[in-house]
Amino acid sequence: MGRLGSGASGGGNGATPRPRLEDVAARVGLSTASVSLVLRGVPGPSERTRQRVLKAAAELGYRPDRTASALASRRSRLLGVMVDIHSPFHAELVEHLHTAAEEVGYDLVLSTQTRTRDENTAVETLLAFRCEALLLLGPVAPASVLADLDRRAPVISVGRRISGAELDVVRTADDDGVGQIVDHLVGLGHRTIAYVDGGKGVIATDRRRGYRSAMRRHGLDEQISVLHGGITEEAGEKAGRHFLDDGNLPTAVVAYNDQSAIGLLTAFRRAGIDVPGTVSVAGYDDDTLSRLAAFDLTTVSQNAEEQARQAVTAAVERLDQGRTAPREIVLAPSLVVRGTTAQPR
Amino acid sequence: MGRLGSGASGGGNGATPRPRLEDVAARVGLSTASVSLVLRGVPGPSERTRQRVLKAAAELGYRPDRTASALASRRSRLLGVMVDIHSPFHAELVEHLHTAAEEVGYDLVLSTQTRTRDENTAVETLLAFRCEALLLLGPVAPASVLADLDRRAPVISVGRRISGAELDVVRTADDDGVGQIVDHLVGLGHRTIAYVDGGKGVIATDRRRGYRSAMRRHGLDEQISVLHGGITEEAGEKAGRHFLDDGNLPTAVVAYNDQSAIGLLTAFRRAGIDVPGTVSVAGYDDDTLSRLAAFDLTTVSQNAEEQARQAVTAAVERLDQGRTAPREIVLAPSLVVRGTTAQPR
DNA sequence: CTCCTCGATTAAAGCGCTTTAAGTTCTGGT
DNA sequence: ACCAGAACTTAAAGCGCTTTAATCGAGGAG
Repeated sequence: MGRLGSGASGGGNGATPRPRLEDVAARVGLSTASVSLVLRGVPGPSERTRQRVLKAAAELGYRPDRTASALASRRSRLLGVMVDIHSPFHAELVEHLHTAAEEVGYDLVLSTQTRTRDENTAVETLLAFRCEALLLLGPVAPASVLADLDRRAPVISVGRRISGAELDVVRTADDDGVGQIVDHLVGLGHRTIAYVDGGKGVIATDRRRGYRSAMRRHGLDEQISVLHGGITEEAGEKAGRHFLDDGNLPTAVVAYNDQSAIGLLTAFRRAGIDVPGTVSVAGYDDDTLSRLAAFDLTTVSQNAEEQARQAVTAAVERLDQGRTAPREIVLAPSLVVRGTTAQPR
Repeated sequence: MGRLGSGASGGGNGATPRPRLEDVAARVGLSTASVSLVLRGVPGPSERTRQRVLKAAAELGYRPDRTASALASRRSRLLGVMVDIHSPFHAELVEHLHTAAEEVGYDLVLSTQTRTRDENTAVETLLAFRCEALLLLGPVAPASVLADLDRRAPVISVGRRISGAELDVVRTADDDGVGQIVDHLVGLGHRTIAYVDGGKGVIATDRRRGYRSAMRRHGLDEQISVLHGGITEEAGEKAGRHFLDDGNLPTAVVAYNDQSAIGLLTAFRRAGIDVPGTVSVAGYDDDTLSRLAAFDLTTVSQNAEEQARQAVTAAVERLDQGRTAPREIVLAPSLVVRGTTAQPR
């Protein structure tokens, strides 16, 4: 019956315990079962009952307790999202994931992966919350680990290709994206187009391949030039200095990502080289950085909104529609032309 | 007794239901009570029991169900954090909040506030998860709303001063921070130091005040000059153009935040004005942006780590140590001198 | 009138855990 | 041998909700 006074709950002062289903049931003289039905919008209760319950709930300021209902229904209606909280692109994805999830009646639990918190803990946290599916943004764990995980809960890898995918993948076609940049540059009249690499990850491999095949497609096999680089601004800067030391600057440079491209820009500007007058520069990701007026970088957008939407859809298909076969959804990235690319010379 | 086959849980294929406390209890021939005791590290069980339980739990891959234990113990041990997922500074705070919370046995639930998701929904989400306290990073809601909220669960406002604070506040002294910048510039020999304002928020007011009083402190009352500005790069750029049109450039400009400062830099560089040769520029926040080699901006750091630690401590004091009187913790920000400030001329 | 049907409502059995009061068993002292 | 008390262990009652099977009336048909 009655409940104890306070407890750890409540704020500054004499906290009133939060109202329970039972309290609103008592207020309208119905059973908790009926109230539950009404509050969840399940058909059954009469219109009159419905109105009275809604009124009472509002008056009491009743808020359902997610933990209790998750326990009882064996459904948490929670999607776990692992994000790198420092990534602007992930931030954008999360924003769209929120709205997409809401539309299908799910809520998000975010678990961040940082320098001090690895993917594994992040994922275990999500599972402890009983998330029904895991949306991993740019996971780095080996495919086999992800496959194991998928046995515990459906896993959707967002933004990273998984080779012999045993699980769902939503990503953009990185090779195509770089191809679009090359096309754009060739269209402007460039022929000596160099590429600053991004290392040995799956994504880096795809982008490099995209560069190579696009060059070949344009009959520029001879001009293919891949420089060692990395994913950071420093890496780009270093690559930029390398070009300068070498003396023979290409007319255009494509970088693995925006950060690297910005490093390039910095190096070039510092050396008094005009961009895009003397050399055109392009990045990848359409990072918030690239939009800054100081950079105004030509880049490729990964279309966060569509990826988010597809990821949620994939999760729902597995959760509510019984899909079991893995699916790979590859979206087309889109070129964003800004001020760092122009006709050569 | 036995449980049903699958359900919505489980990944790709024939999902095994996750083991429960009862399963590990059965495996070692003990009661769930004992197992619970062991797993939570509560003193009581014998060493032998302890070992056997731990072994069995490991073998079964048992993971406690947070929702169930929260329900039973009436304690979720969850701190709700409202963040603006697009803010690099919040990202840093979250990173440190994670480690600080972990040390005291709490876990974090993040709820993001975005263009499409307001503070209110973010907070309601946190409450629905039964978070025991709310850490609001830079809340914008009026003080009265926050005070009401504090009645539902202890609220800690991080980074924003609340006037007649009825609730806990952890922040840095913004006026002092700007004061440090002015001191630094005056120390370099500057006298005409202008300030580009950040609008009408509480923080903007504090920083502007910090500028004014620091100038007075140095006997530079006559030189005080506050330009209309804003919190974005564009606002800074606009302010920069304003200086240029006016013709009489100060030898140093202090901006409300890094974004605005970067706008200034862009405007100046575009006009061929050397920074810091002709004019020194300083920002505020020690944003990731300011660290880019392309900007290398002198700024003020808000010391995310210490703020995070204090915020968690404040929450724990209210939750576990019964503190009820509000507390305001004001930390000193620290100057970060980089390459955009130098001696005048 | 009685028997059914059908819509509205509810009693009751959990969900997976915590917690407290109540046992047990096992000392060691006398 | 007996008993107090320490040291463990556990039965059982929930936590706040969902869900299923059952109950209860009110008509309508026969």
